[in-house]
Amino acid sequence: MARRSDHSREEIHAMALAAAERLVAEHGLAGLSARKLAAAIGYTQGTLYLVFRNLDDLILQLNGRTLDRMHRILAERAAECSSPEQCVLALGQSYIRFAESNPHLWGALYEHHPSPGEPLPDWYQVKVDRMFQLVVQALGPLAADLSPGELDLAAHALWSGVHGICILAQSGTLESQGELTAAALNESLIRNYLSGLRGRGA
Amino acid sequence: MARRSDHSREEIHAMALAAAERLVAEHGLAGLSARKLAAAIGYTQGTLYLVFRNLDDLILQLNGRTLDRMHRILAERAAECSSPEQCVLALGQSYIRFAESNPHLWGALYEHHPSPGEPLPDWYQVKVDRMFQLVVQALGPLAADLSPGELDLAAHALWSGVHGICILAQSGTLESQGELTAAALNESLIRNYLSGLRGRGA
DNA sequence: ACCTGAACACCGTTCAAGT
DNA sequence: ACCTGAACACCGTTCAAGT
Repeated sequence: MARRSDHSREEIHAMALAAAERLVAEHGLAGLSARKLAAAIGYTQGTLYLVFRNLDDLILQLNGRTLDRMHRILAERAAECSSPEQCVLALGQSYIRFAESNPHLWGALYEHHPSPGEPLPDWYQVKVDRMFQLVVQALGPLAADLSPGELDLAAHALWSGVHGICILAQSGTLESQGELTAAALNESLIRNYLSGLRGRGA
Repeated sequence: MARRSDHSREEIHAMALAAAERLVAEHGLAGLSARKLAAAIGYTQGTLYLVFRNLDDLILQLNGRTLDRMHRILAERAAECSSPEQCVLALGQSYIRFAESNPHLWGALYEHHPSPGEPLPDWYQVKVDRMFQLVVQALGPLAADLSPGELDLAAHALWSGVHGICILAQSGTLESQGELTAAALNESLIRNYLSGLRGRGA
């Protein structure tokens, strides 16, 4: 058993998040418990409560890390494209690829419902908004044709659509339905939506 | 305490599902436990295991009921419309309205992940497919222009999009963003997607 | 035959007690 | 000062024992 100042508070914090990431990546949120996590870093459950407010707090910080990783990957991808359509397609495919490669970490993002009705903390909301901003920026070249409100609406409609596709794919409903891959749905959704947006009246 | 054959197996089954529906509707899946549910119908926890395989089985049957109710509501709505666009819009709005009116029962549909990797039972998959078929049928008048595969792709793309919008709305991300209501996102998604679908080349 | 409820192996969280 | 680990109030699930 680790004792005394073998590790600083910051070190324990970092060790716990890293171990939680491993546990969740492998077994999902259901595989995470205070006792198991504490054992994984050589401490007992009580120690976690000196560093995190509770398990919800810990999971929220884990999800914050996941959003950071996703944002980094998607931002790189979005920098390499030309047209709005290519950009949004690339963002969608990257999001789908991330969800498929890290099913449990991605799942934890939306399986974890914090306190009932309580709003998400600001620092977390900032990370979520930052993801949406990638889509808004990708649609930027359409800014001349669209009001800021329309741009925001389009970004939210498209992004929740991509999110829905990931959920459908993860639920296994698509499996064994040859043509209906997440990638194909993503392409259909984005191509047709943007085509409709370009061709709209008014 | 209820004893002997106060109730038949079928009666206990029905009482348990009805009580579970009340508990989940009010407190969410987290508010459901074998002990609480048994107490609500005047039995002890062991009795539930004479009627259900386990809690997962019970929740799956509860979700089956919810899908039945949703299907009935959406099917009625879909019968009253004319064009594919009007039909899909009506289905989307009805789905959103159901999710907003029954947040916890709707949430239980996708919060409940059964055994890891195990497929959903056939009788449940049938209920899910039936929902998708409503969208396919609504898109029916486009059948002349689309191959069966394209029709299926469009139905899945649209329906996962609507589902994603509901999730975004329920997560509270949209709140206090005046213009960005679930209804507005639904309309934008469907109108533009179908417009793109009609105007496509090839 | 039907149902109970103690028992087992787990939870999250707290906090007096030890080093 | 830092960390432990027993304690409390919960879980899901089983099954010998009672009526």
